[in-house]
Amino acid sequence: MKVSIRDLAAKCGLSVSAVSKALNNYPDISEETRRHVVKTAQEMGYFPNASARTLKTNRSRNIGVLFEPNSPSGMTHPFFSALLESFKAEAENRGYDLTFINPNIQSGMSYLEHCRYRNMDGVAVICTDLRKEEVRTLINSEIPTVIIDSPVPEHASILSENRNGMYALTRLAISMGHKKIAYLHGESSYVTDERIEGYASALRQSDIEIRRDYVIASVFDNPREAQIAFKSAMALPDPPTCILMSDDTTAIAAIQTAKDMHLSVPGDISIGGYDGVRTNLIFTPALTTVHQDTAAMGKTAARELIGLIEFPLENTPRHISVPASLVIGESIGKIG
Amino acid sequence: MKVSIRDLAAKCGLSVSAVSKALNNYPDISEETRRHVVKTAQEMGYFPNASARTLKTNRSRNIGVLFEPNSPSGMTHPFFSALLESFKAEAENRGYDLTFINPNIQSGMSYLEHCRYRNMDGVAVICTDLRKEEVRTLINSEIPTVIIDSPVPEHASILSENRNGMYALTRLAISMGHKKIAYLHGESSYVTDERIEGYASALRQSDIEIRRDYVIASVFDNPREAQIAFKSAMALPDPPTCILMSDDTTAIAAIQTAKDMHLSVPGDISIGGYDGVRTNLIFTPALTTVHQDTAAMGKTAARELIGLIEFPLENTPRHISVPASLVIGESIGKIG
DNA sequence: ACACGAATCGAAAACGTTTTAGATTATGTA
DNA sequence: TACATAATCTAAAACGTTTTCGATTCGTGT
Repeated sequence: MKVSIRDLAAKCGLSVSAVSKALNNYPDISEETRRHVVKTAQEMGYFPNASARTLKTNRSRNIGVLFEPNSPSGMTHPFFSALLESFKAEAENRGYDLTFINPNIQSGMSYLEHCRYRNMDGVAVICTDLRKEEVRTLINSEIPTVIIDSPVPEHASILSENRNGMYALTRLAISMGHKKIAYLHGESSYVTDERIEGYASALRQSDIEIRRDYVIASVFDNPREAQIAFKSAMALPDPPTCILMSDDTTAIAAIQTAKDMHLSVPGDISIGGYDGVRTNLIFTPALTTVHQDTAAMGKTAARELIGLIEFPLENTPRHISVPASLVIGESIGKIG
Repeated sequence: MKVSIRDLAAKCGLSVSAVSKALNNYPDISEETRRHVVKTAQEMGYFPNASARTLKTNRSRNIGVLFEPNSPSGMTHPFFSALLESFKAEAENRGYDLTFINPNIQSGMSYLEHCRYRNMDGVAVICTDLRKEEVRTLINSEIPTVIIDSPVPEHASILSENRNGMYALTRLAISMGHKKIAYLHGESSYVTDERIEGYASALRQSDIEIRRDYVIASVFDNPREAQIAFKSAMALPDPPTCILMSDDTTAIAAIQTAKDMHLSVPGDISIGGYDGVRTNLIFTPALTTVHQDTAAMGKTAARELIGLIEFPLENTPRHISVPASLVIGESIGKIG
């Protein structure tokens, strides 16, 4: 049933080593026999055994992905699942497989142990709490790593330009005449900090006061919480005319809530989102948001990691920023 | 750095085979030495090498997942990513890892070859076109398989009760007084057929005519297409009073579109969805839909597959149906 | 005729396990 | 005491590769 390199060698009338070399393009095999070997390999349906190869070479062509969304939406989170998808596509194009590496309860292996157990060539940290000790020891191990959406010194990181993205969105609001712009940002994190900075710098640039009551701690990806925060923002003594939400999910929730309150969007209140992944979910008004280029992020993440794996000497871990782009819909409108 | 079983054996003053047996609970090792071995293994941070073990035993404790959503939303599709997540959780609890098995362009391996290459113990087909020849040869191979959301004779299949689910939803509409109920169903498939049957049988039961112009071919998960279909349904000479959409994504689109047309939901038109995965996305009106129990589906799928892997003789492939449940929101209202 | 380098191939060890068969020691039994 | 039996361990082969090193052949120039 399963044809090994021995069978193939026998069929070809060659030694096992010659066949191996032929398949791996060693220079000391004649073109003629190489072609013959490749052809009969095809005919016999031969494929090398990954385990045997890994055992011998210490290379598995396997990438571990640490994907542990802290949000309750887990893998269904549009942004992270989109990231995973593009990462996967590029890795597969380059001949690598992806396997999840997660806390294996019953075996009691740590992340790092799990990676060593499976001889992972590298790991991608896509959505995980980097403060966890277990994650840090993995990152600081001998295994090449790429971290997505969070910068870690001395490590390869792929970042979305959150500062610029948020800056652009805020500037758009300002250009529409808004001066009272609130930001209902997500949980404290590097990403959140960057976005707040972008928001603040846009305001500063236009000499608009940055009001403490307009920068409101809210959450990512939680419509119910967003609804509460939105209402409380609208209940301020001096309510904003434009509210930028933490992401598209909460922005959609905010729009719905506004309609509940018989407020027109953007007539009475302008609303902005962030992510732009499944932005087609909403029509009226079309959501004005910032598109994070998950396709580019996942792809370059895979490239960086594979570069680190295959040419560790030429490549050195670096940080790469991927531009975000403004998506101009109708949910932020002119004022006055 | 990496400690092998040899190192461990040396440390314990035992032979390699004794240590192996001790760790694998062979009966011909004394309790005393077993404890000693386990303890020093712990101390030395020993973990077996998966490749070596797989090479010897032909068991990889690795499950391949075929996840190839035909919809453009791909991995971000809420229903399928939710399925994947619960499947993954259960598999990991049972000590199995998940690796994606997809068309590896550059290596030119088929699905089956890919599985053999990596010595997959089994594979889960989560969201794939089962008509493809490549998929069928994989399913019909010697590798244990579980198929989710599609029944395949002689194979383990995990199904959501689409007939009952759609039946319950339609009955709900009828109980609210609706007689003109349209179904804008998704692309032709087993799932779609089942749902149409559920829809039809509910109507039949109440002696309501099944009108051809009310059963409209539409699509899954595509708001734009849904919008078009919804409008054409409303433009019928005798428009329905209740429209059941193919899923929640399209239902949300329909609600938005209705509002665009200055129709109140459910005042002027009732709208129903299907899936109930990220149903919290919409507030006004709360979506009436059918919840597919992705948690249960993924979990039992993993259990079935692992049962087939570990006890092939005791277990035989079977079909398991997971109940769906009605989620009563406000988008389907009383009529008259 | 000889030597010699280049070209092409093969033998064998090694990777880290598991497992069969056999060896050794201890334990009871007649 | 001697012998079967049980308990515990070891030696070695095997899984399917890769890779080092050495062997063989072949043409070529002297």
